[in-house]
Amino acid sequence: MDVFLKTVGALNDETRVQILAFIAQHGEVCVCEIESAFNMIQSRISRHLKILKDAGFLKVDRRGKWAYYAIRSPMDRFRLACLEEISYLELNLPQNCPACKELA
Amino acid sequence: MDVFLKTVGALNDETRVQILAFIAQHGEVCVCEIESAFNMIQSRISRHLKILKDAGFLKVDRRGKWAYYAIRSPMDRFRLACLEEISYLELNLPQNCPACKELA
DNA sequence: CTTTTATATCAAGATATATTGATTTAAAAG
DNA sequence: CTTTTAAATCAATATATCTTGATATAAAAG
Repeated sequence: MDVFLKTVGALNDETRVQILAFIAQHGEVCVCEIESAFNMIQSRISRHLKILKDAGFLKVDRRGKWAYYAIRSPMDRFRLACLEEISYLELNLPQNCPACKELA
Repeated sequence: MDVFLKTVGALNDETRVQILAFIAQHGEVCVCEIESAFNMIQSRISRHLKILKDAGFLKVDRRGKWAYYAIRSPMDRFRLACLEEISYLELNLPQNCPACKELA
């Protein structure tokens, strides 16, 4: 039950659903890219990424100063079904910031 | 997005997951059955049933004084996947109260 | 018509979660 | 070694959700 609640709880927030969709669309992204694309302060993004990671949706790879987040793989059936459902949502996702992308 | 958040939000509560599993197991049940099986006060059960119904998981059929809740059918792919995932959880569901069942 | 019963709704307090700004950590640059 | 930068964590406040007890509604029984 705890794992299930943590999984659905992670999806029960508009910002996190958008972040998840953004990462699913862009592949591996660093925290600063999400921060600038969503125009949200760093601690807020960081917290949401941690929740998504702890819920089994994301993996993180730290290289140098940067932390790169990506969709975790392999993923179980239920979480995949959640991601698929999110992919059907018509979200107005922000564009990835090219300047930041080059820096990374 | 709103519909998605309402759907996962409805699942983001241990009591509601248990009620949903209970109804999936027993078929059509009335509020008083859930109330006595879970030993929770009526307003609490009623509120959770409303949330599950509004999220598209349950339907209600009022006959006389009673309100009978059951899994909604047909159900879309994502909600079915959620119900399936819940069916895999090892929950200690309460037994249906036979006395109350006869009354109904 | 009045009382009882099943259910829904409301108001208040308790609990959980989200946001912000400040601080901490650790790697890279100067 | 000191400063800068990316990211994580913490503390305080704001917001949302849950629980309870009281009240409202509506059908059935007396």
